[in-house]
Amino acid sequence: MKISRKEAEKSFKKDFVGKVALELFSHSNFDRVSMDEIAREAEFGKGTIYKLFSGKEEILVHVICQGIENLCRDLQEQCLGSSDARQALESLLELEYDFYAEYSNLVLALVFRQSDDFDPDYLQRIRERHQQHSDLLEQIFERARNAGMQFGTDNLELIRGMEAAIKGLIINHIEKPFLDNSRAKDLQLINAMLWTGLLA
Amino acid sequence: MKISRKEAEKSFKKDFVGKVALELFSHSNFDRVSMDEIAREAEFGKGTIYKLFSGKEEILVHVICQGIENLCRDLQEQCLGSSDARQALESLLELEYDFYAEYSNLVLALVFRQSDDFDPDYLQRIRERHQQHSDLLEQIFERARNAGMQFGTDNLELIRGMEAAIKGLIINHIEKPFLDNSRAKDLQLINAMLWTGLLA
Amino acid sequence: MKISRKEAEKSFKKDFVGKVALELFSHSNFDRVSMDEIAREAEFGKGTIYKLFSGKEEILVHVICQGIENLCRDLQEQCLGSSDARQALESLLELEYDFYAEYSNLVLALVFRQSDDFDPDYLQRIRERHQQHSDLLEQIFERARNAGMQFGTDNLELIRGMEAAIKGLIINHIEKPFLDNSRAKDLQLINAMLWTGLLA
Amino acid sequence: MKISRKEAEKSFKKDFVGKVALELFSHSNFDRVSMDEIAREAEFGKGTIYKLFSGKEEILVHVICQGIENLCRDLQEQCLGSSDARQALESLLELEYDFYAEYSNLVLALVFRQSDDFDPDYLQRIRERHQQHSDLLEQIFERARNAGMQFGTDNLELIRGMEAAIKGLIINHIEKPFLDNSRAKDLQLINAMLWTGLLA
DNA sequence: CATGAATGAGATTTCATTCAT
DNA sequence: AATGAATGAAATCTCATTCAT
Repeated sequence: MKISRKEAEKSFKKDFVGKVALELFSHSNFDRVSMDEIAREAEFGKGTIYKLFSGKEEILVHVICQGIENLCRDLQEQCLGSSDARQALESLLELEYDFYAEYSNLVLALVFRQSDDFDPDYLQRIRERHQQHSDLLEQIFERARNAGMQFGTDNLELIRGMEAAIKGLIINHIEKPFLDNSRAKDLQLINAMLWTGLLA
Repeated sequence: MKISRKEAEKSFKKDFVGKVALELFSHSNFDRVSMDEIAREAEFGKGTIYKLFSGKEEILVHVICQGIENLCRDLQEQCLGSSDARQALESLLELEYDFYAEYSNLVLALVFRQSDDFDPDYLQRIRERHQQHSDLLEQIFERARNAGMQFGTDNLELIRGMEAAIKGLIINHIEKPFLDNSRAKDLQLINAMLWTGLLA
Repeated sequence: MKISRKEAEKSFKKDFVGKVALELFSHSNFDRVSMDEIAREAEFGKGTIYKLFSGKEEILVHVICQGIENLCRDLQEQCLGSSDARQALESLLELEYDFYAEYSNLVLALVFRQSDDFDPDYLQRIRERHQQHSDLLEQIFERARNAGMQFGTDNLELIRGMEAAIKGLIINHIEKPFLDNSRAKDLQLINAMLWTGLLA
Repeated sequence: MKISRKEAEKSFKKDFVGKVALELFSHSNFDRVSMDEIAREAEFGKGTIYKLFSGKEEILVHVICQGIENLCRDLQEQCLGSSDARQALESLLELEYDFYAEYSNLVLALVFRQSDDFDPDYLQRIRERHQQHSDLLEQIFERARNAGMQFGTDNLELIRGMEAAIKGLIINHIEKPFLDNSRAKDLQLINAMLWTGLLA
């Protein structure tokens, strides 16, 4: 499938605007970032943004989808590709943590929309990426089991728990900004929750 | 310090409005609940709400503060009062979980404001309650240690981890509503994270 | 059915805004009149207009419905009530003409919306008034027949033709404003079309 | 006056775009047809449209002028050329009816602009065609008189009435689309208005 | 010469907040 | 003291027009 220069340029611009939006969303709530602001920051006119995206919600969806895709690509490379199961899980954790650290506001914004009347097409796009991500995590855990590791919890629950721990820690950083050692301490906490229990 | 009837009445009304607001916030995002809605549901005129609170944000602060106070009271009664340390921690968990389940939207709304220009007086009020809550949790863990339990993590980190696990799981329920056994499964996950590790 | 003072006041305001809007629409195309303009002219804030009407379209519907209702009331009083059949038809003509003279722009605006996705509730309200008006005209013509007049055309076609002649003449006045004797000349033309034919 | 190839090509393109625009305007309100749509449908870039026309309004003016010119040409051929006066009037009617059926939306759009600040040059161009058309109709009626027909109304009024009847009926079809026999029934009604009166 | 990406004015609509009654 | 009518700033989105390529 060849992509014309025009298509490529549009795609580049979408990604550029997406990056700008991601940057803005990272520092403020999704609802507080206006299209005017995004346009100004991206150095485009407001109309141009609407040529690229059908509306503010589509920006959200686009950016999140891109984010999950990147995450999945990294998971595949660094975790599924790894021969050391323990090391793979370590990487998995870091990748997930860094993803949520960057996308926390977007993820939360999405969470709030889902209940409302959200364009079913957008929902579909998100769900697909979500499924893809979920499947990948399962594979990684399955591989770890095959490598001899023994987990008492079933995969889906395990994933749910792990993601919850990550999200929960990340949320704190929305109000209390990251310090030098925040990431290390958080990862340590999550590792404790995974391997030994916090109270061990 | 005697409280006049006037003051008492005002206080009663504030709490009443607060309860109504909490109910509304529980089912929808903070930003999506309008003052109109709160006033209508509380059977007050909108003007009256503004007599009681200086604005929408103060409602948020008031309700959260009340919530934390109630939580603290319950923690004191059920955990600090308990002689069985293990049972105390069990109760602690449930109380915290139920608190976040009810206040998730408010907590998130608060999280988003903090970065913005948030009235320093409000910030102060929140921080005080927060501190009070933190201190209480520390005491409870301290007592458990005194009762012979041994935890590898220091108290503050431990608290941070536990709260993160709870918040993380609760957030999922904003988009996927609670089912019959959701609470039980969540508590089980958190217990695993606390005592044995998810991957044990 | 008693109407509270509040209801009455709201109704009064709606009618007032409606009158202002009618005035504005009379001098310009519906699409060219902005809500800002209506609000300014009615000496209300924009928000107040939205308290009274759900949107610009509802203003259109409200004003037209009121107009048809007034027209029907007048038709009933002056035509159905009259004992002189010929005189009744004369009055009918004048009432219809004056109605379209005042409401031409609104009628046209409505015409353009119908094809698009028009709120079905609005459509219903309009249709009801339209039917009421149609029925009334039929009654009037039926009475004229009973009074001995003989028309070669069936009632519905007759009404269609008469209304067409009126609308057609009125439209000209959107671009060429009314002069002193415009109305008289138009009525004379219509009468010719009704009784003798223009080319007689 | 020789026309260069360049000029001829430009003229051809203008007419082509005009035809496309007419087609679009026939099915929708003038304001609802966007320049994007016209450009896309004409398979020109938007910039090219602006090379050909100074703006959207000029397209309107151009198309209407062309339409009136075509109408005049047909009137000249089929009515002024005819030896049968009665037949000439019959043709006149059909030509006018078909013209308004096709151009109704454009005519209405024009009607709405006139009151606003409309480029005086455009106004002039329209007026000229209008005059030309008027003169032609007068000639046709004059010929009919010369052929022995007797009309009680003076020519200008007569024309005004006839056009009004046609426009009025056409407008109804903007909301209620044409059916198989609509045209025949409309022409019958107009004939009645011309020759015998609706109520005869 | 042809293009369509970029623009930004302007439209509708929402809602926290104020204030006259 | 209580009210809710009134407000207007700010948000999203559309589209005629311009202009660099």
